[in-house]
Amino acid sequence: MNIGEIAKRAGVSRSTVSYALSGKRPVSEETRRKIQQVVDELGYRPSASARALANGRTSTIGLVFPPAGNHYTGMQLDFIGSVVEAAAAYDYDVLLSPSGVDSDRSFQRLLGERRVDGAILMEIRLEDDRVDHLAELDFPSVAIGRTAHPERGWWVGLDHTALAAACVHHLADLGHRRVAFVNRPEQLLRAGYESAHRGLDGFTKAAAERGLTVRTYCCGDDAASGQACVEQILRDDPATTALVTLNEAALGGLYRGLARAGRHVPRDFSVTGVVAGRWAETVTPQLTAADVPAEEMGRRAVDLLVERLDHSDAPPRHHLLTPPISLRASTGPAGVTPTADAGSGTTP
Amino acid sequence: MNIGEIAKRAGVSRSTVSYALSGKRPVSEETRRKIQQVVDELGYRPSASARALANGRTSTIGLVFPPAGNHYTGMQLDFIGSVVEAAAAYDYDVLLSPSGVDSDRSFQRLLGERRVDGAILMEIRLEDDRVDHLAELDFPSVAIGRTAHPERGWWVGLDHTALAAACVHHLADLGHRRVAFVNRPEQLLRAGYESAHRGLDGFTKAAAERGLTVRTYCCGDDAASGQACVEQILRDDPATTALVTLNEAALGGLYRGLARAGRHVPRDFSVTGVVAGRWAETVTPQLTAADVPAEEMGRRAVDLLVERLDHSDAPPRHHLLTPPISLRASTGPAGVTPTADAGSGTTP
DNA sequence: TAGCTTCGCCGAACCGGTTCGATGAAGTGA
DNA sequence: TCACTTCATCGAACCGGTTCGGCGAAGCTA
Repeated sequence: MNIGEIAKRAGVSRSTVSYALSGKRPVSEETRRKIQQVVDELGYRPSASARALANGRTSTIGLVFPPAGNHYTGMQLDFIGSVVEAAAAYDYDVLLSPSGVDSDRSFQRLLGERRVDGAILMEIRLEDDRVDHLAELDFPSVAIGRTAHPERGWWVGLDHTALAAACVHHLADLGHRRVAFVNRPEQLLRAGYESAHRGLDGFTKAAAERGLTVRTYCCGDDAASGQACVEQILRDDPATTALVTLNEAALGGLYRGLARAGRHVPRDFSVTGVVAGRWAETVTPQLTAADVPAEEMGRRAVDLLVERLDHSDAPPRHHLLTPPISLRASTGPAGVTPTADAGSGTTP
Repeated sequence: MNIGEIAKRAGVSRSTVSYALSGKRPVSEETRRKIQQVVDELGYRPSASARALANGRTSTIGLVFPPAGNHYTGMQLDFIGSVVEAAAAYDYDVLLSPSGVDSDRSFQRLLGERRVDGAILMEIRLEDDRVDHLAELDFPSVAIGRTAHPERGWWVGLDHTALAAACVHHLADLGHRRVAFVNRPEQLLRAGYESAHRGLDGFTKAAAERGLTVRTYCCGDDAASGQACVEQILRDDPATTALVTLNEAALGGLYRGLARAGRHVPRDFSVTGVVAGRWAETVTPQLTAADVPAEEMGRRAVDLLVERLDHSDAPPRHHLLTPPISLRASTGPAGVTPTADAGSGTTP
C-alpha cells in the first residue's frame, strides 16, 4: 500500500494525496474526504523511510549509552524511561545506541548513516571526544552531563560538586569528623567521568573547608563491591562514622557491609550521597540523599534537543540542576567517638 | 555527500560505487581501490533512509514496552540492555517504543510506518492483543513472555508456574505452613499479565498440594507499597512465617516492613521469589530466589527474531526457561510457631 | 464578453540509495 | 579473422514519499 495506490483508488494524483494528508496546500473538502475514506479503508500509513528520505528528517533521536561499564544502573533506567516518554510527546522515536565496546561503530551508524536527527549523550566525561566530535560537526545533540568546557554546549547537568559538598556539610553539621567517600568504579574515574570527578572534587574541598579527616574509595557497580568497600573503609580507619556515596548500584552492598560490621545506621554510622530518589527509598533505613532528578533531566534534555532541532540557529542553552538533600533516615548525629577497638567488628 | 558525488570523484557510475561497496557484483581491483580511497577521504557513509527505502529493510528492531505500569523495573532494564547488545552484534539498531498511555499510536508508528523490520514485545499478557495483532499481520516478532496460546508463536518465556511452585516447595521443605504471596500490582493482574497469573497459579496449586495455608496479595511496584503490603500480611495473619514475591521493585519495602515488625530474616521469617539475580543480591540478607535470567532471555529473543527475519518461512520456535532457585540467605527453617501476639510488632 | 485572479489539481523532478539489463572491450577457440 | 564468451562498467528504472511550477476551470471585475 503506497501513496500511488491511494491516489488511484481516490481518483486523484499522488501529490494531491500528499497535500491532503499533510495539509501543506489547500485541498477541496470533497477530495480530502474521499482520500481520507480510502486511507481509512486500507489502513494506509506513509512509509517512514520514504518520508525520511524525501524531507531529510527521520523523526528519531539517538540515545547514546555509556562507552564504559558493563551493566546499567537504576539511574540510567530512569533516564531512558523519561527520554522515551518525552520524545514520544514530540512525536520522536528513540534509537538506542550502545556505543559499548565498539563505540565508534555504532556512533558511525547513528551519524554517518543519518539514522537520527539528533542525539542525547549519557555518561559524560570531562574530556569527552564524543561531545567534541559532535560539536565540530555541528550535529544537534544534548549532553546529560557537563564536560570541562561547557560554555558553548547544549546540556542538562547536575552540580555534582555542590551536591557532594552539601552531603559533607550535612554530615559535618551532624558532628561527623571522619568521613569516607565511595565513588564510581576506578575504571570510570580514570576514564574521566564527570560525576566521579566533580563529586570527588566537591567532597574533598568541602571536607577540607570543614577540617574533616577523609578517605576516598572507588567501588564497583554492584552489591558485592559495595560490601567489600565498606570492609576496606572500616579496616583503614575504624573510627570512620559516615560515608558519602555516588555509587547507587553499590548501595545495598554498603548497607550490608555496615550491618556485618555491627554498625547500625544511622545510630553508629551515617550514610548519604547522590542517588535517584526512587532507589534511595528501597534501602532501609531510607537514604538521606541529594535525589538525582533523572526524570526531569531526561525530559529537559529532550526539550532542549527539540528546540535545537526546530531552530538550528538557536543559541546554546543548558540547565544546571542542584536538587536539595532529601532528609530521610540514614544520617544522624555523630555519637560518642567509637572506641579504638571498634574496628575489629567484621564478622568472621 | 551522496553516492553520486563519490561516483563523480572516482570517475565511475553510481551503480559501480554501489557494487564496489556492497560486493554484490564483481568490480575490478583497481576501481574498487579508487572508490574506497574517495570514500575514506570524504568519510562517506550511505544514508540509512535511502537504503531502507530501496531494499525494504530498516535494519532496526522495535522493542515494545509495557502497555501498563508507569515506571520501569530493574528487570526491564536488564532486558533492554541485553537486547540492545545482542542486536548490535547482528548489526541491528533498537528502537524503543513506549506503547504507554497511547499504546496504539506508537504501535502504528512502528508497524504502519514500517520503521522496524521486526519487534520484541515485553510484558506479555495472557490474552495479548498486540501479539494477536502481529500474528494476524504475520509481522516478525518475538515475545518475551508467553500468552495463553503459545503454540504457534515465537517467544522466549519463563516458566513462572514452575518457578513459583519451586519457591513454595522450598519453603514447605523448610517447614513453613503459613505463606503469603506478593504479586505485581492489581492493575497488572487484572490486565492479565502473564507472570502475575502464572506465578499466582503455580503458587496456589503447589501450596494446595503441600497443604499450606496461604494468602495472596497484590503490591505496587515501589518500596512504599512493599512495606504496606507486609504490614497488611502480618495484620491479616500474624502467624505467617514466609512469603514468595514476584515483585522485584517492592523487595526493599518488603524487607523494611519485616524489620519494622520485628521479624528477622531468615530467623523469624523467610522471603523468596522470582527476581533477577543482580537485584536479589542488593538486599540484606541476599534473597534466595529463582533468578530471572534477563540477560539470556534478551539475547535469545534477538536470536530468534533474527532467525525469523532471515528465513521468513522458518517454523515457529521458542524457549521456555526454568532457572533453578539460587540459595542465598533469606530463607531458613520455620522456627517455633510464633506466639499469637507476635503480630502487634509494628512500630508506632 | 474579454481579461484577470483565485482555486484545485496534476505532472515531473527530486531525495539517495539498489538492481537489472545492456553494452563495449578484452580474451578465447576454431 | 570471426563468432562466442567473459568481464567490468554504465544507464535507467525503481523504492515511496514531498514539493515546485504550471494549467485549466470557475469566479470576479469592467
